[in-house]
Amino acid sequence: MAKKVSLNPGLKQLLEKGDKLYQTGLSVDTVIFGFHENVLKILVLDMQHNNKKALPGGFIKIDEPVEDAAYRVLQERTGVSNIFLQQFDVFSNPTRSDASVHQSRYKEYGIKLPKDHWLLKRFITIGFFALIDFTEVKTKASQLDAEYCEWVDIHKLDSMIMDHKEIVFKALESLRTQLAYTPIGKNLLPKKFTMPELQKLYETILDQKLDRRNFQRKMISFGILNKLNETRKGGAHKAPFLYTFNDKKYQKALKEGLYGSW
Amino acid sequence: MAKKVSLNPGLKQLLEKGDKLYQTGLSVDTVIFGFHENVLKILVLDMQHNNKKALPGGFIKIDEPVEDAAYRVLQERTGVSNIFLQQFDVFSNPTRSDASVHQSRYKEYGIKLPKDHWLLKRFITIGFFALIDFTEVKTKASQLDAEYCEWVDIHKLDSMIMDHKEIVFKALESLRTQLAYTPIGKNLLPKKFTMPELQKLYETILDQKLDRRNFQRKMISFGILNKLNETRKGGAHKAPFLYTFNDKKYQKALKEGLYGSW
DNA sequence: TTTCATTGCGTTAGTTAGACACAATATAAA
DNA sequence: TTTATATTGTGTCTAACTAACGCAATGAAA
Repeated sequence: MAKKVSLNPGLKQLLEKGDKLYQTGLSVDTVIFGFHENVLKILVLDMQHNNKKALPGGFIKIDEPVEDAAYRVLQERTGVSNIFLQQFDVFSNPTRSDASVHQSRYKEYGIKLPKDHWLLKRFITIGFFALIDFTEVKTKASQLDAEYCEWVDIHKLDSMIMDHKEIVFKALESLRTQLAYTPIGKNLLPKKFTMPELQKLYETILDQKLDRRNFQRKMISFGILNKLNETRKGGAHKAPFLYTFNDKKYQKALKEGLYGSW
Repeated sequence: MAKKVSLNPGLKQLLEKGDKLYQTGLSVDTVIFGFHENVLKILVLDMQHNNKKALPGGFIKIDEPVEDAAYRVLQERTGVSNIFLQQFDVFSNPTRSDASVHQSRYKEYGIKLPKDHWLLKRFITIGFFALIDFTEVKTKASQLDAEYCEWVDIHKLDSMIMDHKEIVFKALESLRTQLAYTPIGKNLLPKKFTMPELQKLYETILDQKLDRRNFQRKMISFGILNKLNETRKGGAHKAPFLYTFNDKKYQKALKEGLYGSW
């Protein structure tokens, strides 16, 4: 039934010595947000062995800060550095772990993990969300598991393993309540972007329509945008102007909080 | 030098079997906010053996959700149930642990922990903050360590162990940015309170003076307060009216966020 | 050349924020 | 008992802002 694929050295080491190399019972999972074609997406692992999706995650080295572990995961999956990353919650339901996820994964290598294997113990996972410029990401197969990540519309998610769907929606909720303090524009959009794009991003995260003209006025009043002398042609209609962020002012404004009544 | 105090059974078990009973390398620390005499305070442990303060913290049982562990700590230290509790960050600097804290603590029992003792390993701690009605708390000595908690003005904190001071200020920052979504009034004030008290609470957390009259108008416009037909006499001046929260409306308003430009 | 959805810029009415005035009141001081 | 004082309750006014909408310009498609 299960064809035996050879186990790569990294995976082998993980299975055999993982409990010596990593903090036991602890993991990180990352909800990586991207924005493309006016849709909010997240980067998920497409698990070939059970046809389900999983959040990119990993373990924490014995002497590593948790943030670094999350960062490693991000780098490995996206190839991008300098990513906005934020811890938002901890998921620790004692029954959240699911041995079958691991077992079915290693079955294709002809391996059955013993019942007391460290991977099958209870895991508490620390949730991070990341904001990343979609256009900079080159997804590639992981060196470890040869699995690919793909972007999925956050509203078209289904069949995720364990509690990963809950983690995603907690991340989104967290992003929403911290919107005034989070550089979503800077990190989710390409360097140059149009006002309609920025607006759509806010609308998507807030799940709420905003008035085009009032939005523009408000954004400009924050004093964080540079209007360029270029337009984005190619769309089917009037070409909108391009903008960039004035990084210094943006950072400063975020400290105080970009409040607003939306 | 160190007088030998007898080790109570709970502590003995913790030392000897802690690594079997609890998740290893993981702890929770709680920043318990209270508000009294117009000052924002936190509840800290007064460590007799080194004259420093520590956040109330604890370990996570093998099969326990992390929130439950934090809740246990709260209950033990305050005797109050039904406390607002929120995870806000994770502290995982590999060098944050400090063996001397434990060693000096057990020295008074005449115990020296071996170098590879589980308590001396690296710990990652999950930070929670709690909001509690000062008037309901009866601090008492812990059954385990016989140490007392005490309320300390958050602006007069010093000499805390390890990174606990950093944890406190991260908690405060977190509280601030989530103010619009956090029931600070309901949880930090007694059932009946005056408008000046509520205002002072916001001023303290925001570290900012607010106009008395505008604050009142705004609070009332949220529609979350019930004005009572009583006043708080005893103060040296005109007696202010008492209010209670309209719980239903408050909860609803918090979901949307009590936004404001302060 | 015309059509049309979209963008840029503008207007207006209603609301809110921010600053301040003044009377009422509970205790302390005289 | 009277007066003083700090504080609270209520109200006013202006500037600023929000929400809703108008209209001309534009760029691709028909």
